Amino acid sequence: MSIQTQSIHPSIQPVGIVRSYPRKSEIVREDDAADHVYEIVSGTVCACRMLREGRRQISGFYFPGDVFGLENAKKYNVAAQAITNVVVRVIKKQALTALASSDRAVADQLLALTARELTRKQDHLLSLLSTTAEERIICFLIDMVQRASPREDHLIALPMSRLDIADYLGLTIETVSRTLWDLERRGAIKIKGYHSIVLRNQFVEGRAEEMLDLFEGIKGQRPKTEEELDKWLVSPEGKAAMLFNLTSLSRWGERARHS
Amino acid sequence: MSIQTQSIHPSIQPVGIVRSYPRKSEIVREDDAADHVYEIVSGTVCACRMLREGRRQISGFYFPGDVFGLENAKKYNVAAQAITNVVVRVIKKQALTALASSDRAVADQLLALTARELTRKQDHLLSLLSTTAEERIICFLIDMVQRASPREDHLIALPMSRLDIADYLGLTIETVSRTLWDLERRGAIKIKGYHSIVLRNQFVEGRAEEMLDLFEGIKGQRPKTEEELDKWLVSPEGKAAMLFNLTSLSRWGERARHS
DNA sequence: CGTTGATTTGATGCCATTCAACTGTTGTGG
DNA sequence: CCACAACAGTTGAATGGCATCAAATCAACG
Repeated sequence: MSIQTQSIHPSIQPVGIVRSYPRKSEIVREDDAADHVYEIVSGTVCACRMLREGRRQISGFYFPGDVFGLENAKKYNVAAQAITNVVVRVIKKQALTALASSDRAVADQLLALTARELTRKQDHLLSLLSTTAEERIICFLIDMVQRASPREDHLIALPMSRLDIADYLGLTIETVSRTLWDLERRGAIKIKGYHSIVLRNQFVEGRAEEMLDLFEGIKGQRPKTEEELDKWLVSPEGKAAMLFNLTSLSRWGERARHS
Repeated sequence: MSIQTQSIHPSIQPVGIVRSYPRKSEIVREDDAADHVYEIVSGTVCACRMLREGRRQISGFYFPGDVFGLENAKKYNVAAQAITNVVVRVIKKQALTALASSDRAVADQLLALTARELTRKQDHLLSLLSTTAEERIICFLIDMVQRASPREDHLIALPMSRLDIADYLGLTIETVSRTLWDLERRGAIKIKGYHSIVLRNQFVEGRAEEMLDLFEGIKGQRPKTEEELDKWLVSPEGKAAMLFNLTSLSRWGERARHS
């Protein structure tokens, strides 16, 4: 639940060139030679693949501090689009690997970044294995909460559109819209306007020990150790509980009534 | 379409300990400390997570030469189960990183393995973004064809059960069964027995230039360069074409009639 | 203030799941 | 080698959830 802002090692920074891209522009194309990596300085980027009939698949979102283009391939097999106006630091792979072979700290950092990206992909993958739309959206929201910069107003803004979310989760915009509305109806989130959905994040503040108390006697599940709590929190039910912030347990499990 | 058998660097091998696990045994548990990586010597392993109500999610299959446990975390967030009897080389992460910091070749190898795993996860992820069961299964089969060891009998054996496939694709065994049968009916594959599904892989032999000719005039799509062909082959339609090996184009696109 | 694009809402159909019964395969012991 | 049990896979009918198509509503921008 900690905010990871593991940016690129300072000694790398001079190697890169800072560039700006306007909203909706293409940063890399699918068939570009994969000889650069990109660190997000500000804004939001998505990695995506275009299919026929206008279908699009989004394989990941990238926020400030994230790095994309680390995968091992001659050509990118995905494109990168700017969701908002973005500033990125472009770094030649060649320069990076050269630096890594002389500086051990850089090599460690590079491996750590790649491994972190691997963990992210794994999480996304597991959320896509859920058969229900609600589970996928809950996973997505929790992920966004954990990665977003903390704000004092207990709100978290999502920069991406419903279409982006749909393409990221393998759903349609209509299903995303309906599911979000249902979550709002049940008190888990609040939707404010189109372009920046917001949701409560009081539970980000809550430390593990406090949460243990709150979980007392829920549905017969009652994690007693912090370890058990961790395990519970990564499960679909646990994530749902996080999202609902334990405030409306009575209505928990209640399904949409479609009228 | 090449068979990647990028095993661990020879200089690492003395560090590891070789171990055997019987079929269906657990190699690592979800809450184990993530301080080892595992190289498959022989057999098949899956990384999975168990959910309540007996639900299971499989995040990846690992074949000889593959390495798992590379993700960056204190604890594994997935378990590893032996699909068949397996032999693995167990390597302490600590020893590996120590070796990597002194030997540049090892460091490169470690990064390459992690980046390859990242690419794999990306591919799996993209196949899960397909809404239809058939597309997911076609992606899965193509992936298996590309990773399987080449055999002279033009057949490829899949060691995993229908349940494994279902848990890997986020489907049910019934849907997997029905879709596979439908693919067989349409001439794409042949199912032989339970424990080892087999399918034709003549097209593995075909080089790109030959395939270009075969693609002439299909559905108005006619890739002219090798680059275009590559792009076509990674799309759902292209993978379907690969699977059908262009032998039954007349029946291509035909759907199951459910009776 | 009208236009454009994004989102929501509604009605319908299809496909995957579910539950259930059945069939085929594998493995074991007589 | 056969009989049997235990398991793995297939097949069928009914349900439900998501996609699809269509229309209405809302926000942003000039």
